[in-house]
Amino acid sequence: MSKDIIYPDWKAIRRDLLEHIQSGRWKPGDKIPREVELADHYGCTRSTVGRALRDLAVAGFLDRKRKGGTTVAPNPTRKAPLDVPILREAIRAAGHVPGYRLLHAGLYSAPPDVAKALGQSGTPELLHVQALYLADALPHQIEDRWLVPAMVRGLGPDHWQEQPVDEWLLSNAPLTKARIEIEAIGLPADLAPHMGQMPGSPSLLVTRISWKQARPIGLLRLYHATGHRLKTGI
Amino acid sequence: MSKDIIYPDWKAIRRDLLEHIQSGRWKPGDKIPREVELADHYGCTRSTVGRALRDLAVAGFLDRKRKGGTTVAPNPTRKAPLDVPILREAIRAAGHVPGYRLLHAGLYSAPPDVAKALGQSGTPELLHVQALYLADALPHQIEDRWLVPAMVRGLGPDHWQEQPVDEWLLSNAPLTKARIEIEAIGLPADLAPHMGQMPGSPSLLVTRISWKQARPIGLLRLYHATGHRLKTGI
DNA sequence: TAGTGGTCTAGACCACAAA
DNA sequence: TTGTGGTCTAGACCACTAG
Repeated sequence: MSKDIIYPDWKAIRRDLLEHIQSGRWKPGDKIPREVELADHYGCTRSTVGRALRDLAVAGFLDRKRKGGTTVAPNPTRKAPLDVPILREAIRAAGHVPGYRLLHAGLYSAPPDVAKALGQSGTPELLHVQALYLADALPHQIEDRWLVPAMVRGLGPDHWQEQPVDEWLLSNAPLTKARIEIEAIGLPADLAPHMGQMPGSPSLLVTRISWKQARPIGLLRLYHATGHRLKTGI
Repeated sequence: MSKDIIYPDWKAIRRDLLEHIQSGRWKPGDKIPREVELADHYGCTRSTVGRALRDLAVAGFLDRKRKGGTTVAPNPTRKAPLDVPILREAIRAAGHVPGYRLLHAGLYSAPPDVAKALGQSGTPELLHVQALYLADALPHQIEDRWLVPAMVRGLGPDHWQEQPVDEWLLSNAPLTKARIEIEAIGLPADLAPHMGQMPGSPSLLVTRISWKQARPIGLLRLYHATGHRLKTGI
């Protein structure tokens, strides 16, 4: 542990403990001192070191078990937080002028794969919305949504002409759970022209299925322009 | 708030508060009761409701300001945690038998883009390692790494013949910071044969630049087999 | 069974920002 | 200025689990 100062401050304690881990003085698998010992060392109560330790545990740096004590996580599986933003806001935040163009909307029989993903039997009538998002007037993303009508009551044509469905959903049908998949595909022939690209050009496809409690709301496929990157970090 | 039971339990309080938000009874922007009021309502101390509120705030559901009070977050930008796993472990966890084949290793002059990304001037000599990861004997991922020699002292040929560099790095040169980018590309002609695919087939490319404190460790490019998906959720 | 972390209390003082 | 959240204390009891 650090030799000198007394910190009555859980963030400082957290920093000090993390430094022990990242510098390698405490190695993966090592058992670290008990809460009481650390509290004594830092000159504070158990609650305060506990706060620091808990924080490091949820961040994945430590494993804690009652009676077993606290150990340095053997496999620092770091989690990189991936944003799930509002589409127009994300474009604006990147310093571009956002644009929105509705391509298609209406009630249609869902393809079997969509129906299955949403836990619907047969080929139910779902709300289908396709729209193009622009950044500085250039094609940026294509949104392809299938929504369960019962879950989006109140969503009408006026909600998708000028304003993305996205933004209506946020305040009117907030999701509680979602499954997200990211893959690389060749741009489908029917979408490529809207993107101003050749069919088959590599495109990032993000598929998101969302639920409210246990009830499926809808499926979103988001096709990104070739070259577009998702960025994150830890 | 819920009418009935008294919970002296911060997780139950968290659930109850979250239910208020997700059901829409508390809408984005709404001010919610003060800690003292909630403590009174739930029949516990301020610390306990504080714990629940803090948890919801870090999860992004609430905004808290001194004197300003606590409000429901206007823009629930949810974060989907993306794993940064050990490659062989990820394959094993997916229920496949992992394999590893070294393609190439040695000291080479780094291409300008790599040198620049790592903050190195000119065309420094960097350690270059390429390897193929297999899942059930089928090509799964290609790892393309450039490492700063000074940061990986002790990493020698014996460390990459049979065992992925990946696993050596984890315990010997842990990263403290990383920048991650995900994009869709056409598989380069030199890598496609190793993947058993045609050049240009859509491939998910994950690029990761990692640092230890402020010093760059290396750059990793991870090419995924066509059809391979990254999965996450919230 | 005994030792460890997990939680809670009933106070207190402080830091920040809104009025 | 004053109200709100942020933090800390000095205890206490409980829940889990390793030995």
